[in-house]
Amino acid sequence: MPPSEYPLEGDSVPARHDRAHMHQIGEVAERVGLSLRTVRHYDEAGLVVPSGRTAGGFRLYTDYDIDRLALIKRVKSLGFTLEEMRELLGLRDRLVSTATTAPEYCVLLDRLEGYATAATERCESLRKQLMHADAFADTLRREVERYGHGSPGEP
Amino acid sequence: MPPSEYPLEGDSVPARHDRAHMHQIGEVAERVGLSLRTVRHYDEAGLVVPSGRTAGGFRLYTDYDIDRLALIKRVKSLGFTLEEMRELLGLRDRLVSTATTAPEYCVLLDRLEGYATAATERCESLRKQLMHADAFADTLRREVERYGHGSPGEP
DNA sequence: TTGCTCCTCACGTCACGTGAGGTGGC
DNA sequence: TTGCTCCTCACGTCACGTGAGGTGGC
Repeated sequence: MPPSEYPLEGDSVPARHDRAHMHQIGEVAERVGLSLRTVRHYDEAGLVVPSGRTAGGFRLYTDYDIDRLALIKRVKSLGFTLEEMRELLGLRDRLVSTATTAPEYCVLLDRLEGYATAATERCESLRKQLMHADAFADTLRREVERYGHGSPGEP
Repeated sequence: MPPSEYPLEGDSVPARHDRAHMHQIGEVAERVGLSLRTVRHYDEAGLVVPSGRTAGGFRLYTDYDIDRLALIKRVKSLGFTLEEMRELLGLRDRLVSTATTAPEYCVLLDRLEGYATAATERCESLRKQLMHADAFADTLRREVERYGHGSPGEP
């Protein structure tokens, strides 16, 4: 099937972003496991702006967009703000871009290193939190066990 | 030193809660590692209400209060709402109380079991999140390494 | 009396949730 | 034409942050 069989939606859908390979927000949200509101919010925040829109205004996401949303969902627990995530993803895009000049590259790399360090620290913090959470969950289960026998009205 | 040397603050400080063994919010926040605002917010939310107040209105926390705040801080990552944490801590208090009747006891135990299950599930969820976060942090460090050599302007 | 600590409003923020009312598209 | 999906306001919520202006207490 040649691409000519799939009419493009004018300027709103860039070349190579064939409508047949783009997805509406409902399907995207379902696949990634985020709410419709969250996906729209990430658009409003400039974090993941859909690569296209239909003539009627429906958001259209590419597989690349979906991968971004999935990545964000996976690392959300690191606690970066949406603004920080936006910068981080932007940095990585521009570092692989051939249009980046050498002095700019050094600045980008420096900022990326900052995020790498922060991410590592937050992982350690999360690990401690998880240890405490595990201990607490264990305590609760033991309490249920203990109180389950010998309740005040039981024989 | 007999207790009579430490005058009580009228009704605002219960018996056995000697002023000498109570702590102002600044010391409490510092020791537990929460902001002043957060400790006040937990008071407003009825989550940890200070056991006393000075005549001038200063909050006074017992060691028991501090332990509660510390517990809450440790398990905050489980993502329970303040209202849920309030109920959970209340349940545990009433289960050890001798004033609890048998039918009430069963209801409390049932709700505690619900929290134990929820806590366990959230731990598993947190564990998955941490695995993804670790992988992402690792990816970032590798990217810094890779891009650090062979930047466009380097020899 | 001087600091330092604490107090209560009260508005701001961040990441969404939740309708209300309306339209797109197979 | 009928549904189902999507749209944009716009206000609500949760857990605090952040001053403003005032007072307590050693």
